[in-house]
Amino acid sequence: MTYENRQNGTGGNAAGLEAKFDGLNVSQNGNGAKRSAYVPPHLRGAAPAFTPKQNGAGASERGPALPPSGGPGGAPSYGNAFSSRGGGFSNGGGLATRGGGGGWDNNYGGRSGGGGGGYGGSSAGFGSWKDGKHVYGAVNQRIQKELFGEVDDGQHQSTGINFDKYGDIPVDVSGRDVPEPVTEFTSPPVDSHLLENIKLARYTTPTPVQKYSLPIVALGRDLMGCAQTGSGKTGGFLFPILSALFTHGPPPPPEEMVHGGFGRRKAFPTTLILAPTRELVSQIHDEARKFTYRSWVKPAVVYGGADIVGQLRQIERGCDLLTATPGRLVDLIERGRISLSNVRFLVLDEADRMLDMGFEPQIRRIVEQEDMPGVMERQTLMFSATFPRDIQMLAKDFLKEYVFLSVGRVGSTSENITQKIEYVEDDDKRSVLLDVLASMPTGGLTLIFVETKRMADMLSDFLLRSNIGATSIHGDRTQRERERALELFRSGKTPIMVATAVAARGLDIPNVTHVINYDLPSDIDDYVHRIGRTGRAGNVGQATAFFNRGNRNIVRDLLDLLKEANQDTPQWLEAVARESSFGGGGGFGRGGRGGGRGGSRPRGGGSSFGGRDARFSGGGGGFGGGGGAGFGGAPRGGGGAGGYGGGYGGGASGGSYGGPPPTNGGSYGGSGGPSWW
DNA sequence: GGAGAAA
Repeated sequence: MTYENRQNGTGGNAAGLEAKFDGLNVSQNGNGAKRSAYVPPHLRGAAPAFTPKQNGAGASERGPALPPSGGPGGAPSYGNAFSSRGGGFSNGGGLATRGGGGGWDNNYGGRSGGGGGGYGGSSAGFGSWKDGKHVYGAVNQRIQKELFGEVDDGQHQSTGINFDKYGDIPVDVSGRDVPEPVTEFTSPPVDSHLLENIKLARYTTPTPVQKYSLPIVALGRDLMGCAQTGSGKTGGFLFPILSALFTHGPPPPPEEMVHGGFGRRKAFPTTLILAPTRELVSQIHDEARKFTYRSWVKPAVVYGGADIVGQLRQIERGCDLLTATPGRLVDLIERGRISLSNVRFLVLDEADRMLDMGFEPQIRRIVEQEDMPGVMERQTLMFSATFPRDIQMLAKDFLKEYVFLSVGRVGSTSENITQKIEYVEDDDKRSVLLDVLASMPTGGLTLIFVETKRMADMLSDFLLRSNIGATSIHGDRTQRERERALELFRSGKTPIMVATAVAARGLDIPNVTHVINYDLPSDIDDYVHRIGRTGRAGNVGQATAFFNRGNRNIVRDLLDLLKEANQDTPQWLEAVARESSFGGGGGFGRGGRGGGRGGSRPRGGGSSFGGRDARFSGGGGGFGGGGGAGFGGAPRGGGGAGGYGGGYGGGASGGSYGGPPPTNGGSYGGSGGPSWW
């Protein structure tokens, strides 16, 4: 099967974004007042559905429909006690032909998609799982256009991933019985309906991370992946997960879901994706919407700073694949509106940040203290562009024996991004910034990173006073302001954005040609993430950093990084490094956690991509002083090879995975595939 | 000490 000869990243729905970020919508409550209400991005674009009339329909929808999406309404027997469920309305334009006749089928998990669907009663292109089969929803041109943009509008070519270069990308994979990568999107192993959505999104060839993750996840394995934004990382976890869900249907419902009683409106997602910022969560959800189109899997998203009532309504309509920030998720769990007991796939995006000091307790709570199935009963996937080894050690708590995958972006960072370090005293930064901005060719977007929210405000004010169109994004701005800023920037209306670390990770903004580290971060990994906002595949990027003595803590790591990436290293920087190494060793990473990391940790031996598998990459000085103490005595297997206990017992059900066994699949665990279908 | 994430 050949697709269009082009690969498109997330640019595909630019038009949709445009509309979405208008921000203000007429009140969606339909209860009279035309006051404008905040509408989070994922709920926008559906505005036309919100005429009062349809809102009424929506209400009646909930009447007979019972809790959507596998809600607790299930009868003890899965007969078709609720065959009326789901079929209740049909204003979805041509959707009347299906969506009806919901009800549970003999197979656990049978469910109708009809009751959920989109806003205001439109079935919004969802399908259902019925009688053990995947019933696709009808084509919905409006939704399709919103999700995938106009076909062949010629707008999105340049922002896509340059798949001609895939062959050049270094890939490092380790672990026991790693399956062979796939080479193209074909069914099998990719579910045929997913294939259609992939085609609609104009993805032609799997990126390296996708080539590997597809068979790895299909085999039931856990995965730790190092991959940059722009490497197809989101597809790297969405594709194999959705492929499995589409093919096998919903997993057997947990006890509470079946017998939980009627009045409760609790969602039981099968897939949970966690990410550290609201914007990133929103971005992932946008992708999830594309690839779940017309399927039984209903994506939902929750994050703070936005109206929780709307989010509650949304998850009531269906919540199979949930993307969330930790805080809001915990809130919803506490309110009894979300249960994790049905989770089969857990994804931590930007995993090193999620397991960093600030987030780790929340993650641990969500994964270990709530009702999520244990590590052996779920599949856990972690991704990040950087994966320091102390975090890898910590991550093992959440993974069963995993495959480690490290992939560069298309065209390695070193080729694409020109990094320049300038010595600038704090007092001179503003004027130097103006010089730098003036010297850059126009047309691209410039992202300026600062360390504090206050500085972000001050600097963007300064730029505006200097008649330079700039906006800013940081955590003290309202969610609406943040989204507005991002859209102004993304669309090029404001080609300069001043940002704190909130924008450092994961955001996929095409056409960022220049990243300026006005303030350098104290952690080299943050630097890597920041400059990763530019130089997307095929495009060159420029990264400029202002360095002064206040940044001595990062100098050693910075020099190592520059050398690895074949960048010029200024003499004065070497001098600063020598000078500060006198003082008793380079900076330290995060302290606190046992051992921390050594001052200059090895960065993957000459290659500039990702990281190395801490299970195999031997000592190398990375584990700071404490040696064994670093692991707190937990039997997690030390730096040496093969430390893990080996006892992975997945896949007891054997043949449940319909696809062909990957080449060496049989050797793994005695069978392929997860055991829970 | 800062940033992020729930009010």
